[in-house]
Amino acid sequence: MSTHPPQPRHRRGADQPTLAQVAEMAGVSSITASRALNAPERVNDATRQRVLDAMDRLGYVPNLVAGSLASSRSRFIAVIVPSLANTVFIEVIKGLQSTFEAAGYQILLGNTDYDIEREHRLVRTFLGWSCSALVTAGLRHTDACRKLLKGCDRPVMEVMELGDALDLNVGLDHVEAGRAMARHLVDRGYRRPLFVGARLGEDYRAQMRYRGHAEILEAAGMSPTVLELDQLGSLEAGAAGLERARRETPDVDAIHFANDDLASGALLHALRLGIRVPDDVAIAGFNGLPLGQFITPRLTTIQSPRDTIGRLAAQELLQRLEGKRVTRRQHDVGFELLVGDST
Amino acid sequence: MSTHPPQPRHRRGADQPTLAQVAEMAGVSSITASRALNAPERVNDATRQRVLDAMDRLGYVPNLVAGSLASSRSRFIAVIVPSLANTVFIEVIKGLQSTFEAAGYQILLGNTDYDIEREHRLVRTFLGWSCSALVTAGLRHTDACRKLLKGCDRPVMEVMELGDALDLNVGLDHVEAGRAMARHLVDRGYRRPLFVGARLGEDYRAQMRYRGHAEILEAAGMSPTVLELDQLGSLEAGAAGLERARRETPDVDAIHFANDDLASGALLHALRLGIRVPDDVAIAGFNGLPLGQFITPRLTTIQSPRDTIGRLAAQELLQRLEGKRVTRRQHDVGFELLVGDST
DNA sequence: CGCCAACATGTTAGCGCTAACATTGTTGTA
DNA sequence: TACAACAATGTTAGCGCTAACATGTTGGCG
Repeated sequence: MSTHPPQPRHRRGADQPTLAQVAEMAGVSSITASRALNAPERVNDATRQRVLDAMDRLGYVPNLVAGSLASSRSRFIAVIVPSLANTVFIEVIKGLQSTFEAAGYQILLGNTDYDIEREHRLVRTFLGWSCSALVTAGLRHTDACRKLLKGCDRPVMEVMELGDALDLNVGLDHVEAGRAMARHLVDRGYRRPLFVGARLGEDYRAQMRYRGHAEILEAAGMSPTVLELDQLGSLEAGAAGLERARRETPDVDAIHFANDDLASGALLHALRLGIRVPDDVAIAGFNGLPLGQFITPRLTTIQSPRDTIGRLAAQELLQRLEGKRVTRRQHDVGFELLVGDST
Repeated sequence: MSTHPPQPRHRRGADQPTLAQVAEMAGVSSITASRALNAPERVNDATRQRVLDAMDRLGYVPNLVAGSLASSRSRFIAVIVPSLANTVFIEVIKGLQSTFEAAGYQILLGNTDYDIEREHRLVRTFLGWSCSALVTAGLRHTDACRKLLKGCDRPVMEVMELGDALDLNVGLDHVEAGRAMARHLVDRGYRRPLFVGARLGEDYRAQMRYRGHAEILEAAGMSPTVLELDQLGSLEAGAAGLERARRETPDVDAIHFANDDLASGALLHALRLGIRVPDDVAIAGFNGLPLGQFITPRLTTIQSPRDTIGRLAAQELLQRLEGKRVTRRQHDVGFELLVGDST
């Protein structure tokens, strides 16, 4: 434990120019150079111009990591989704991204692959980057993750479905959406509707829609039935679902698919096989994707305002980040029943 | 300029526990605690366990910003794409994301909206975050951006098309893809093919395909024609394109669409109108999206290996990041002509 | 039994920036 | 004229971590 020789040990590898170098060139202190970028109104115009010129001449690129450490603010928004294969999440990301980028925030993207343990790990990592806020798809988390999110002292936004949220919540009521479509089918006079989903274990929001569907059928004195496909949602899976449904329950008169991918696949497949829609069998979906609205007969479905979810979530978060007190923690973006020609 | 009173000014707001606190609780120095996480093999098992326990007890979340500043390494990968509305880029991102996340890197996502000035700004920002590597779609950049990327001393990967790249390059030859499809059409005996694109000004890769298309037609003694739609690529735009093409050039016998969205829209629209495909008019696309392969008649198109681009790009970058010398800077992932029933 | 390698741990300084406070000069106003 | 209020800039310290080097401790071997 003797004293160490005080030979200075430098680490810089003559890398990028630093603020200090810029400041020196401009003949000011580094805090003034810093302010020229981050609080221009606090610096005299002429001085600021000198600093900016020096930055230009040196090819200065601000080290945001250092700035972030010093200020413990990062302008990162963590966005965690269960899948990138699903258009729905992509459109939410798009909405978030466009709003946040315009406000000078960066998106940190995480993909859980429908695994809430993975979500927990991503949350830890993103908190470690001192992100300004977190957006995550869904209300289901591990207990540890929930604790982390609750204690992290940053705005947390849960999107897609509505419910008992940790902090902020933007989404729609999937049970009600299921009810709405089931009501439509019952009203149209279908008596043996079938709900067809893909991987309902993973897609619990589809399960919620089924719950709404079942509720309405029971209230109307019918017995709800569900057919679960083990493939991922796709056009092929929808086609296969149509065939299985008609084979296993030949008297089915309407199929309520868990989403538009399945429903569109079934619809196109029906056309191909000469099955008349809706006369032989009615077909309904969920999401309101472009394909379903383009096909003839037009698909009856429910429009989920995905872009709106992203934009609204971003706006609410920005309000929060700018220090404004938010009164409403929860926003129901609603949905719209698009009655097409397939029912 | 008198000397300042040396009253210490603290800034910490009793926030998160720090490594130092963990270390104290475990009875070690903070560097040992650091090593317990980042270089476990350099710490005695029992000690490491004590440190991990302490972390657990305190709910420690590593401050990655601080770590990154100290080590000037960040485990960020910047990914810059021109649009999130286009499936093609999404699938490339998916490929990148899955590979990088498995290796412990985070994706920083940027969207240029087809604006290379915006790309430049994003590059600056991401460099400021000392990202470990950059991936950008395409070879077109502003001069300043090119300079920045060349001088940043980090692996830079340009994906999608092949050409004179800055550093690493994974993609396919779009001119050759255009040629391949044009050759197919000529071979099939079509004599008045038309190329139809949407916003070719933005989508310069589609322009490259047209260049290949035109080349083959000229070589076969035909005069290439192009029809540009001013809408974005979509099913509707494809349908409109089909109608305009037949109105403006009634003798057209084949339409080479710039992508599958347009081609699928045209194909579905033709079915609806009773236009026989390929007898009345042949339809071809580019990308090999699921919809085109699902429709009857199956769309003739070119399969672009988008997921492969993402994965391969990520693998090559990881090699580089692990210090391995890369011999091949350029990888042609190729493409496959999918001959369907629409030609 | 001394020497050296291999291991385990510690000390110090610094990554590049900004918060907090300090200092100066300038202006408006009682 | 004095003094507050403000505008412009500077000084100091520290954000939380890790690189670089230093030190102590084993154990194997000639």
